[in-house]
Amino acid sequence: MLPVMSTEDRKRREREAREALFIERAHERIREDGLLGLQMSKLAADCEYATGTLYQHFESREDLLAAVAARTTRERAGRFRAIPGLALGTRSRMLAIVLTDIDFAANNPDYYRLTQYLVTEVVWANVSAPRRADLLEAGRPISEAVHAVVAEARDQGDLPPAREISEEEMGLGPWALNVGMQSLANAQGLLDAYDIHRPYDHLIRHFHALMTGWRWEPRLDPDDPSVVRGETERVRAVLRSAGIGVEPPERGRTTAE
Amino acid sequence: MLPVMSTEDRKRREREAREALFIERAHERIREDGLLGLQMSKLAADCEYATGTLYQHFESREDLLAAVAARTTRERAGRFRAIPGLALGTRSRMLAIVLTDIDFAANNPDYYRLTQYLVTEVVWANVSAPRRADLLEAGRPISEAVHAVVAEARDQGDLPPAREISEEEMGLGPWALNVGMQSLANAQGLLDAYDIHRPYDHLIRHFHALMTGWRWEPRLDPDDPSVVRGETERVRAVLRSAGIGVEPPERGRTTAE
DNA sequence: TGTGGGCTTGAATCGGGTTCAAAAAGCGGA
DNA sequence: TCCGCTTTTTGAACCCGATTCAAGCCCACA
Repeated sequence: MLPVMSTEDRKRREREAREALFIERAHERIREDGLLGLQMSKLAADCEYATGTLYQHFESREDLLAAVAARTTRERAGRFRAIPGLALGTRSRMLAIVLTDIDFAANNPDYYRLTQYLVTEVVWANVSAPRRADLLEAGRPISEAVHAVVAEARDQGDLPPAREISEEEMGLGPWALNVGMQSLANAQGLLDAYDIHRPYDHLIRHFHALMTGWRWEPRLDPDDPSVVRGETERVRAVLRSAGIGVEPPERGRTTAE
Repeated sequence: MLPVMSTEDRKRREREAREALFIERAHERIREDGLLGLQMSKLAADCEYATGTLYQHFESREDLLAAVAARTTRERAGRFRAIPGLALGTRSRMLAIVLTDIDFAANNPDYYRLTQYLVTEVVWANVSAPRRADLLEAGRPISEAVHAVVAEARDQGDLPPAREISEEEMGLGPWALNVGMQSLANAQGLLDAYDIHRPYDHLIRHFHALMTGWRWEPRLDPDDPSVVRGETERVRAVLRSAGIGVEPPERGRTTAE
């Protein structure tokens, strides 16, 4: 309606579209050829722009990587939004959060590697401040889901009232357990060296031990395989029917377009 | 005694000494200027050798980094050797393992960053096979200590007999928890964004929850701050008197010389 | 249709890891 | 001690890819 502004407006839209294109293509490249396969000039050429144009959007290669990670983090975080509302006990919903993350990581190995690489001090240092903030922001829905579930568990008496520990700090346990297990599982040859297999099964069992240790009801024996397996299946079924779950080992597509 | 061999022998010794020199200086460089501060040609010049000579020892920069990590890992792993023999209950000895690791990481932040960077797929791919094996091997005493403590706990009835979980798999829980918390604690600005502070205190509490969840006696309420603090202090005191401990928050020196 | 400022371009620059031909050093035998 | 031969060392040159920036282009506005 305002012709004066519209041109400037269109420019911004075009600029955003171009940025999205760069991010999308960069992600493809990484998926196909790995992190090393991503080269700034090649990427620019792929998108039919000059190298310099790419640098209009991203201060550095690392900055671009952070943008890719933020995009995928937003997608990942979205999956957690519906979890607090699921028809499950609070403890099972907490498990649902863990399972959702496991499944996402399993289906997006490149995303996992990317974030691991990004938070490396050397790399992180080259990410611009707005990009960092953006990436942190993108993960917020996850912590909100955790917060909601923990708070409700306390309200309902499933979890003893806090003495000194906030909701976030409570969620920190499973979070660290998850992150750590991902790290170990992905370090080539590490767990093999100790003859440990199926790390995610162990993650689930240790998760139950952790929750039981905090007296989150209904307590469940982490060393009773059939109970653990049954609970996992039950929660996975609910996730699937809510459209959050993942078809078992079929590689879920990610292309947003 | 065999003059024929002695020359060859001396050569090997000299070569090893030179390698040690490279590793030592590389570590200094990293400590002082960070990972980026380590440049192959500068390092060689520092040691008064040509760049090419450095490449006689290390296939690549990454290979050198792995060697540095292996050296420090050996030092770190050494600290765990005496833990199974401490005059403490099995559960407290398990805590001793966790505390020892926390303290080591706190005193060697560069070591933590280095390993985090190393296991990154991109980097790990450029580490030679023998070097990888060496690094894995260097950590073995740690898993041996864990194995010993878990096995004894089962023998003594502190921990219920295993149904389906090996000693290593039991240790995997605290291990992953540790690794994960280190990651989170070191990701610049991450925990701050969620208003979480003193991550290592939380690590200790979640560790207790985890152990209690596995019914490792004596069970201990992770949300009773004074009990947790007391236990931590008690175990730290034993560690200190065994010469393993670390003077509280005074930055312990690491320079081996 | 003219023009000025902002955008795009891509060749040049830069930085560091890695290589390798030449030089030096070490070796055993004469 | 000297001599060929082998092994090791040397460091300048090479390579690769991220980043820069001077030159030219384009478009809005007059």
